Amino acid sequence: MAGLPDQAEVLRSHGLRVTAARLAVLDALRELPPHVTVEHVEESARKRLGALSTQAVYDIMRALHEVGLVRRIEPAGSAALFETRVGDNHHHLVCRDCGRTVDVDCTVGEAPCLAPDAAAGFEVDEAEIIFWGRCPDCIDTKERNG
Amino acid sequence: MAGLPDQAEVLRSHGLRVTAARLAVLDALRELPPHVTVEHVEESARKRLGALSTQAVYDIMRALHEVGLVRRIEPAGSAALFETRVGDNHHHLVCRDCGRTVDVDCTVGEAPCLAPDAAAGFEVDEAEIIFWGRCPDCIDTKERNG
DNA sequence: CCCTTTTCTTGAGTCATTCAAGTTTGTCGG
DNA sequence: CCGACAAACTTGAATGACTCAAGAAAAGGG
Repeated sequence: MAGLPDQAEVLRSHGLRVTAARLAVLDALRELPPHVTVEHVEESARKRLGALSTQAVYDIMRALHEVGLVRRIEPAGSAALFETRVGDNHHHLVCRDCGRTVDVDCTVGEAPCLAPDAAAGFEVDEAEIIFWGRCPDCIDTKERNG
Repeated sequence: MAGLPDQAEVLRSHGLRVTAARLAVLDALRELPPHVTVEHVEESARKRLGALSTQAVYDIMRALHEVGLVRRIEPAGSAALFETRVGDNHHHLVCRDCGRTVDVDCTVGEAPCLAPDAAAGFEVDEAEIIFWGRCPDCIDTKERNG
């Protein structure tokens, strides 16, 4: 556990109460892959805790999202995904076949991503970019099986 | 009706059978705003036809999408939206408050949109960009009511 | 240590969408 | 023009992700 930030302090410093459920969720997020569904988090956190309701996980993920501790993406056709990499404007690459999701750094720097030419009077605060395609594994599989 | 393409021919040329339901949906899409839900389409097409099942609309929208006659987007937290503007790589600007959706042309030309630097071996075929923010109306409302 | 507020549990409810079975309707070959 | 066959439509049930609501438990300031 050395070198890792104190999870309780992380919660407190973001104005959140420290609860067993939240600590378990933070632990889960630290060990799970970078993009996880509520279901993944629930399963992992429940193991640590013994018992934990689905609703609590939804509440916790929302709380963490509201204070900026997690980012939420919702690729078409799948459940919401959460990730702990926040604060940069990285984007995502999603496999159409298996749903595998990987991070990609912003291709074109920062400014263009947040500044559509004609913003129609909108105040833009985020540019969400999802690259759709096929992952190496699914390309292979398709080539072999037709 | 002069000057408009023959909808039956549009269907045929895309390998789709010509049915009353499909013609009604195409008519609806021609008159409705540029971004519509299944529900919008259903309501409008049913008026033209007298009766039409929800399921049929889902089937038709899928068929139109598969042959490239409509594009489908799915902004986080809302039902799928369909639009008839296809074939260019334009993007979208969505209001966080009211959901209002407008088209934006690709900011950075074509290439960067489809070419993330590190594609991790993926074959990318689409870059989906959603700009999130607040529309002018919602900004006004907020300023007035706090 | 008590009180207030927040958080968690349980269970029901919603919404968009899909699945499945059976009927109707296009389309094409004769 | 007619029938066969496939595709499309209707109806109704099912699913999955998520939210709502009411009450019980627990956090943390006073």
